[in-house]
Amino acid sequence: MTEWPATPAEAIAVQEKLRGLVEPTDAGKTPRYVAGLDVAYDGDRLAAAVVVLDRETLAEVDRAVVNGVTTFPYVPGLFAFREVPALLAALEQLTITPELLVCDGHGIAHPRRFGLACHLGVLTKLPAIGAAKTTFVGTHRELAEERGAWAELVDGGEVVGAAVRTQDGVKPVYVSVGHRVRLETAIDHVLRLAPRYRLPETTRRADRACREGLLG
DNA sequence: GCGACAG
DNA sequence: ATCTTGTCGC
Repeated sequence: MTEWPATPAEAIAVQEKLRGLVEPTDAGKTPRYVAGLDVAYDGDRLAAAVVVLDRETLAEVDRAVVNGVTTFPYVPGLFAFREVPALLAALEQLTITPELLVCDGHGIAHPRRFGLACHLGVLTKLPAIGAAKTTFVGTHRELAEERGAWAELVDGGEVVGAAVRTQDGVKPVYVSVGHRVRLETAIDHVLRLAPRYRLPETTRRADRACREGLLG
C-alpha cells in the first residue's frame, strides 16, 4: 500500500486527499457477485473475511479469510485504517472478483464523508456501499414499522445516507454510498440482501467467516 | 468546556 | 470489537 499513515493526523490528511475521488453515482450494470466484508479481533490478532454471494440466489460462490495483527488503534472516524489492510489482503485472495462490496460500517455518512466503504471502494475501484448497525453522524425522522420503509439520514444539512427497515419491527440498518453506487441503489441492494434477517446476508456470513478464521 | 463517538 | 444468562416470541 502506497498511502499509509502512522498517526491520526496523517490518517485524516489521507481521507481529505482521497475523498474527492468518491463517485456517488451508479457505474456498471446490476452486480451478480456481491461481497460481504468483516473483521474479528482477539487482542492484537485479527481475522478479515470476504464472502462472495450470487445476488440472485444468495448462494456463496467464493470466500477468503486472512489472519493478521492490528496496526492501527480504533479511533472513531479513522476506523478504516484499522481494517482496510487486512480486507485488501483478503480481497486479493479471491478467485471471483466481486462487483459490489457491502461493508460493515459507513460510507459517506462520516464526519469527513470518507468512511470505510468509501475507502475500500476508492482503493479497489469497485462499487461499494456501507451498511452499519448504528449511526455515526446524522439524524433521521421516525420511519414506518414495515420492511422497506426508509428515511434520509441528514448531517450538516446534507443527505449522507438512509435509515432502512429491513424487517418489520426491527431497528433500522444505516445505508450510505461508498463508491460508484447511488443511495437509492444501495438501499435496494440492502433490502434484497436481507430477505429474512435484519442484516444483509453478506454481512452475516462475513461475520461468521471472520470469527471462525480467528479460531482455526 | 463536556459528552459522544462506525467496529 | 469484546465481555456475557436468561428470556421473550415466532
